[in-house]
Amino acid sequence: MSTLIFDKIQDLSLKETLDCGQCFRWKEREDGSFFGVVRGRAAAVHMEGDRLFIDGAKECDRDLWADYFDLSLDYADVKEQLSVIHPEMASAARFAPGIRILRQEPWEALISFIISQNNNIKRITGIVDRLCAHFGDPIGDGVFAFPTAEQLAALSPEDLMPIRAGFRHRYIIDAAQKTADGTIDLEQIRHLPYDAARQTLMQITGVGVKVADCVLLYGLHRLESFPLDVWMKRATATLFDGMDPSAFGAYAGIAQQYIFHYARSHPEKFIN
DNA sequence: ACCCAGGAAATTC
DNA sequence: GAATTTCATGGG
Repeated sequence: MSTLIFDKIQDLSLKETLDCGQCFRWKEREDGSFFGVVRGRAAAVHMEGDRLFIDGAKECDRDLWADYFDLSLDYADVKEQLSVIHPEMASAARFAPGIRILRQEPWEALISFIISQNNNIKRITGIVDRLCAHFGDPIGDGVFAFPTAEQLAALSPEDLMPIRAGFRHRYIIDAAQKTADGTIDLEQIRHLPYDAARQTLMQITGVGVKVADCVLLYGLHRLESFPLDVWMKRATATLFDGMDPSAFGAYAGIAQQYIFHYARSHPEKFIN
């Protein structure tokens, strides 16, 4: 297996991007690299200066990895645009300037954020790990792909007991069945107007406004999405009192990720 | 023992 | 219809 290299990479920190609560399948290793699985392909990633290394990836997947890390978007420009909107937004971006919004697989984002509800990131990661290990295809060296909708649709909520996701088991199975039988077509949702896309996702039991917004942002790269979880509600109340989230415009989702990570990293600022 | 976690469904008022 | 309660699980 070979190593893919991308040169002249700006505005990317792997730690900030892979450990800021937008994805749940990357593990930091002793040497500072990250190991993960994307679209059934395992790889270890690290940076040396402005060069990004994807170890274990094939040359034919170069576009796939460039797409995953959203390398075609100029984040310096995005940060400039967002920072003039509000000074606290500028501070949040300076705190973690290497955050990017990954282009995750929509189906994986859907299940991951169904699991995320009323949960914490550490436990979400554990549940996703067990979901893959129990029901995903083995892809070598004890590593597993994310299970497909068809694979999960064949199961019942009781079959998910080993992943210990509690009341979310039936939500996962409902999402799998509706995706597998075509009731929900994530690639079709990608092209719908925002509110229609959100309403369509909310046909799944266990998908409300916030989970739908996360699927749209992290799985379908709708950068105008602005998921409001408990942290973002605290942060917007404290930092942007009375401000309409839509003021962040077309890149509101990127603003949201800077602010979310900033708030979670400074909890003392947001506890009343 | 209690409270909370990247919420949403079910129930009650 | 709007406000409240319940839903599993694990860590602080």
